[in-house]
This record gives sequence, C-alpha cells and structure tokens, in this order.
Amino acid sequence: MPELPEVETIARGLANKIVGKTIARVDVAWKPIAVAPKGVRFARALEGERVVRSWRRGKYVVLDLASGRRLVTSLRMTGRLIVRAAGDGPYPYAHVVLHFTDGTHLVFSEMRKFGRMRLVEPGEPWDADLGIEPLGKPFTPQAFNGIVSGRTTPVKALLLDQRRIAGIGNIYACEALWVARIRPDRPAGALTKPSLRRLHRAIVDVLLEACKMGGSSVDDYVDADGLRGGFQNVLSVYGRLGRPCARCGKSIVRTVLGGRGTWWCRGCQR
DNA sequence: CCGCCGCCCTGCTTGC
DNA sequence: TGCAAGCAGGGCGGCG
Repeated sequence: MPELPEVETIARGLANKIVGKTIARVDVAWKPIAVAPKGVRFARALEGERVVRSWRRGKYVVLDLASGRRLVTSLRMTGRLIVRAAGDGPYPYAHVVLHFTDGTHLVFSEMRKFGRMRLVEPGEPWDADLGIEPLGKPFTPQAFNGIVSGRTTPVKALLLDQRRIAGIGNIYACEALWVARIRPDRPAGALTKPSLRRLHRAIVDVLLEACKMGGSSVDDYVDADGLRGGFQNVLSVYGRLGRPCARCGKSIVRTVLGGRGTWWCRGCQR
C-alpha cells in the first residue's frame, strides 16, 4: 500500500514525466473516485489545465496546475498513478484517465475503488487536517514529544494517525517500532524519553531509506513507470510472521491492533 | 477533544 | 470439486 516513500517516489516520477503537459480530456469511469467537483464538472474543470508541479503531502500526490488549482489524489490501498504512452493499450482498473495533448495519458488505477481525487481551488485549505511531515525540518525530537505526550492510545495507532503525523502507514509503523525496539501496544504517552528519541530517529531513518530504495512493493505497489520498489527486500518485521528476528532470533509474531495487522518481535521490542 | 467502530470494495483464503 | 463466507485495509463519518 502506498505510504510516504511510495507516494514520494510516484510524485517524483510524475515530476519527470508529466510536468509541462496540458490536459486535453478526462475520462471518469468510476464516478465516486472524483469527489470534488462532482460528476462531469470534475472532468470539464481539468480540461485545458497544464501541470506545473508534482509533489507529495502525507500520502497524497499533489499536482499543481497552471491556474493555481490542485489535483490531489489519495491512492489508499492498491491505487496507482501510471503514465502511459500514446499507443499503449487499456490498463486494468483504469477508473480515471487524464489524456494529455501529446497523446500520453495518466491513469488512476485501483482494484479496490477506495482512492479519491479532488480538485482544489486556489487558497482552499485542503490539508488542514494533516499532521506534521516526518521528513520535514519542523519534525524535531521535541515536536515528536509534544505529539506523543499525554496520549493513552497505543503508540502504533498514534503513528498511523494522519492528523498527528502525515504519511506513515502500516508497513513503516511496524518497521520503525522494530528499529526503536518498542512494543506496538505501548501507550504512547508512557514512553520514556530515550524510547521517544529512538523512535523519532527510527521513523526518519526508515522513511529516508525506503525513499532511497523506491518504496516497498509488498502487494502491488509500482511507481509512475510501473516499476517495483526495493524496500520489501529489507523489511525486518512487516509480513514476516514466523521468521526469525534479525536482532534476537525469536519468531516474528502477528497481532491485531486497532483493527490492523501488526508484526513485531516479542523478544526485543519492549 | 478523544477514541472506537463500521463502511467502502474486491481478490484471495478458508471451510464445509 | 465447488461455492459461499470471511478477511484485509486507509480514511472518513458517526457515535458515545
């Protein structure tokens, strides 16, 4: 599932491939994907727009348009944004297709149909509910302490809360907690100062390393070129039920926390 | 404000 | 063997 590193990789890929292109026509095959503006107005509003920048905020891919508007895409579980050449055949689950004037097109594809695309007007506060960027300068150990302090929720649930920190999903929450040697079900506010230090560090390190490797292709994530990432090959706990912990040798377990599968090591995460 | 639950979807796994 | 039921999961709205 696309989390911060995967979305970052996609946004960078799109920066290379579609910035400067003009949208000629938009097809919306599955209406609920386009949440704003609704119906045919979504497609109409995009026609004639030029893409001037591609970037990421949390798990959202943001395409800045020449008019000052923004196309914001949430990929959710299995969503893909794929750039296709003029002669390419149909792509599976192509719910929204942006046709550019040069014949290439950008396909939003998703098996589950959970993804969303929103056209945001200039100045419209679309990301007010999103938390701090974990790879941004303001995400200091002190800032992290402030986010965590007083919270009774399990630390993993807090890492997944996009209103607190934006971009961490199930894979990197599990991985960061393993690196920091912290049990996922620990109440966040009860963590010691040294634990919080390690966790802050682990979050940044894991996300940076995953970005470097082009993300994790555990299910069906691929980048804007349709290529797989590399971080799935170096995961320590995620999806590794029964495999030995690389640090202490005990078997990795899977529990359910907040309704989400959670992989961790009972031997060295405390 | 905070935390919890159910829903949206569909491919895959499980069980009879 | 075949088919139905169950499960997974990010974000969001509803509820207490």
